[in-house]
Amino acid sequence: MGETIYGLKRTHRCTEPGIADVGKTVTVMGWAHKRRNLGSLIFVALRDRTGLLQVVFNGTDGGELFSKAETIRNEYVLAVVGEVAKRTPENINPNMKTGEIEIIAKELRILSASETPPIQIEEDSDVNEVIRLKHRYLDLRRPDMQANFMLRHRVVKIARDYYDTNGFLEIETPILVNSSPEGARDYLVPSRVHPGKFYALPQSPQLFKQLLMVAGFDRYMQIAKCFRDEDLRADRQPEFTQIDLEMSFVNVDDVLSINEGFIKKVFKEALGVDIETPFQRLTWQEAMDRFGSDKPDLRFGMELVNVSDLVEDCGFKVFSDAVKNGGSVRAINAKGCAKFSRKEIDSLVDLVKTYKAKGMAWIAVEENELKSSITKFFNDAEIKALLERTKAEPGDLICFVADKNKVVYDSLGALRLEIARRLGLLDKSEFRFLWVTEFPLLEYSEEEQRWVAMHHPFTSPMDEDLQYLESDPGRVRAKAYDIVLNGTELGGGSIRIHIQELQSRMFKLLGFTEEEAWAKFGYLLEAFKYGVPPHGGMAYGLDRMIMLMAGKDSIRDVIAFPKVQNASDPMTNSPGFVDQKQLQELNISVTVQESK
RNA sequence: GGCCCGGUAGUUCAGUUGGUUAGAACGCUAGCCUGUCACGCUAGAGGUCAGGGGUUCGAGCCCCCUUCGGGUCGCCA
Repeated sequence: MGETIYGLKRTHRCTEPGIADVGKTVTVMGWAHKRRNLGSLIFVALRDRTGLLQVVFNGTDGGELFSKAETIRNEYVLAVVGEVAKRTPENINPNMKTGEIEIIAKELRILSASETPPIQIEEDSDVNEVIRLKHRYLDLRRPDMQANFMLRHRVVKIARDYYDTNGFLEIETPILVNSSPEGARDYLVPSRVHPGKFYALPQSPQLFKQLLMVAGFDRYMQIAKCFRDEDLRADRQPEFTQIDLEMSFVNVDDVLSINEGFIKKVFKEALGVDIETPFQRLTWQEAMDRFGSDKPDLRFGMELVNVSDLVEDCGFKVFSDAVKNGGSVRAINAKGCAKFSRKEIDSLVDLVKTYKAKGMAWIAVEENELKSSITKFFNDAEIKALLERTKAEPGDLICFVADKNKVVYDSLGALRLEIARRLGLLDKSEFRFLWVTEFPLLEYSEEEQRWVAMHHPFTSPMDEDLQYLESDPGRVRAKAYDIVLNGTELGGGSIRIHIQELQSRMFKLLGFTEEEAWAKFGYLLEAFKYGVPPHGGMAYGLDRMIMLMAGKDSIRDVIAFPKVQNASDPMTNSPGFVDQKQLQELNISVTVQESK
């Protein structure tokens, strides 16, 4: 069922008519959001992406129009020609943008009927996400979802304008690229023309944007789709979007300051929020020491406290051994958490165990006594020192983890966040930005028994640390930086290596032979022979940025058609099996078949 | 790959130690209703309790397997 639109032209979106239009005849089109049939008076709330408009059908005005209106059901698509009328004062709806007026219908066309939708179209619905995703086109009709995508559009527009104003050119880079040996798993695309060969989808435009710098474009940006075949999370999808940029003739400060300008502008213009610049900066080491995380949430305190020196020679073997074995003992003071039940504390212990900690020691400081399982291992002076160092007051719960530094950081970092969550310290309307700088250039992979790049192999070491590159690689810091918002890594980047000899040293350090390096990145090394400007840049996770701006907990709410945890799409059922004929054309044989 | 949590009308949920015919709200259908905007009133339809197996006289509830989701660790340069 559906009538033609022939002869009608929409004159207004639903929330556009106002008190100034009273008496005018308008043509509005949209979805029947709700109908209220009072017998011989029918109200229909007409909805489009701008909002709601009340249409009135009066039974005394004649039979045909009214009986047609009686057939309207939710989500029918309607065209209404009618007169804008002022509502009487007692009938004004202050909750509606158009609450002072209504449309007295003169003509109705039912452009499209609708079955009863499986989910109701309403704000803040808490419908199961699979059902939402199966009928995503209905889910996306919900006003809060529409708002998310209008925000997303705004942010992208502001980004393009901002970088344009600052001399950046948007240039597209290929989607069909070569598989890259380091980093995330690639999505592969078989080549029909080259039997047995594969393209990969880009994890990022990294090397292409560097080549654009070699090409002399000076400043580049792109709203870039990226692909990574890794497991999903609330803030990780297999395909996602970056605001990607690169600049020539810059140092770290140049990149940071131009991006502080972007953040300031986008939060002001898209959200009306003032962000203070320059942002706080922490070196990676300081972030780890103070917050146990390279992406600390600065909306609350509860910083880590190192107590290793106090317990190095104590009688509690767990603590003293951790320090003697090169690790540390650190604590956080959970203010006001002494009242946590044993069960609540046990769940904190379980939490730190997921980060490889063997346990969590704790002291609950009460008015006149200490409750703890470990105080018996310490003498009074030691306890006093621990309480002083952690600034413990009555009502506080002091949590300790003793282990290798990585385990201590990871577990206390996570514990700090969990306690903040439980105490309700995380305010989504507060936006705390910071830069984390001076990341380690390399980390040692036990699995591969070699040094691997923490960022990527093209990241420049800090000039001060070049001397240690071969002698003490773990000590070398990188000209790398992350932008962090409320505990989420919003983006990151680095100054790149632009000197071929240094790049060769890096590859050697990473265990690539000259031949392997040339086989994988020959085009970059070749390009580096012909005049390379010093350059650097960064990329933002656009989806994460929108998620945080919209106050959502998952990037699925700001991606129109996202995948679920197993990387499939419940609506289109992708990925799917393909015809044998297609496989033959691609010279591919698969060993798994569709189960019958 | 590991761990944790979950799946009951279209939707969101309740469902007692395992015990008669599995309930509520919203939505839906029909009737009545001229100022509703969470319209109201009356009546009604709607269930493979995710699927399979087991224990039991008896299973939505207990056990096992499978499946589908969510969170997370690993992974994500």
